[in-house]
Amino acid sequence: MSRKIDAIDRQLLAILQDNAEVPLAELAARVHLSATPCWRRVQRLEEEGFITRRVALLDPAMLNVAVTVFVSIKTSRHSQGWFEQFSATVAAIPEVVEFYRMSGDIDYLLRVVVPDIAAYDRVYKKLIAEADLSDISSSFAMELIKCTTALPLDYV
Amino acid sequence: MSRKIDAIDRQLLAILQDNAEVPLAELAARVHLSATPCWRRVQRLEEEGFITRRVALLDPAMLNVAVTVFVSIKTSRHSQGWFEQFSATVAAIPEVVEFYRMSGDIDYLLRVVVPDIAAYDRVYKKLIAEADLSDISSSFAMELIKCTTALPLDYV
DNA sequence: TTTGAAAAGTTGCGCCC
DNA sequence: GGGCGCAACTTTTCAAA
Repeated sequence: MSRKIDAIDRQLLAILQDNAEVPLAELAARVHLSATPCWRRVQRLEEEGFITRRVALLDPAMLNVAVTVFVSIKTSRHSQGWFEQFSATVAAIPEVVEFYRMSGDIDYLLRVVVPDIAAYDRVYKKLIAEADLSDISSSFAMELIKCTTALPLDYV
Repeated sequence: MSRKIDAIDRQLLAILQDNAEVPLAELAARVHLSATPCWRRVQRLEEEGFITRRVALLDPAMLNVAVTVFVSIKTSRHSQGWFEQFSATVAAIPEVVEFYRMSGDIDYLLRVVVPDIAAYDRVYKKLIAEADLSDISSSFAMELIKCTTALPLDYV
């Protein structure tokens, strides 16, 4: 199970999930520690799996993928083999950035990023070609109000 | 407008959005360049806004927020003032990690991360308290199949 | 055991070609 | 685009608490 984390660890996680570029010396100063103990805490947070990786975030508009579409899928197939095949092929599509198996009346929910409606239609056709889906419905996002990789730290 | 990017820039973006920790020397080797021109390209990709930031990604399970809920909201209020007030308060909730204004029959879509159903209910109550919403419906994710911060680079 | 200072080793950055 | 050197940073060691 998830080990006990104190207030300083939580501060370190908050800083690093906002900006992984802050130098160790500044990180240490911000949590009122000197370099060594601060470095060891960060090291431990990585070893224990709280920090999984450090990545560069890119600008969707600059990469020409400013349009996000949510795709709700219902299927009639529910075997394990079908699911594994379906998940693998859909997860391999680079435009699919999120992919969930859902409860309730829709079976799967995807978030897809594309440049425009025409490009979305090509992804859509790929989806219906890959697997026999009983129903698929697309909702377009008009405006991105918030999208963060920063998780809430209040529950740990 | 988005400037012209060549194959090497695309490779650099692909590597860095997967792992921002690769040292410059290795990065240069992977794209068959020496350190200096490689460093200049990365610098330029940052200046021009392709790379927006570098962050640490944390493990949702370790942070006790393994449950993700999609919240579909319909409202009867559509004035600019109401929207600004509503967006600001909802975006300020740390459990809300994504927040879109949608086309079609639902007005807003949120992705919320919480430890369990009880915690979700507290977020739900906060949402309905903040703003008069004509309809709100919650769908729980049973399984996360894919969730990546890596955007497709084929359209740039 | 945990801490901080300071040494040792990497890496990033800028000048030059 | 590449070579080299200085500066900055990370990581280890070590003595003290």
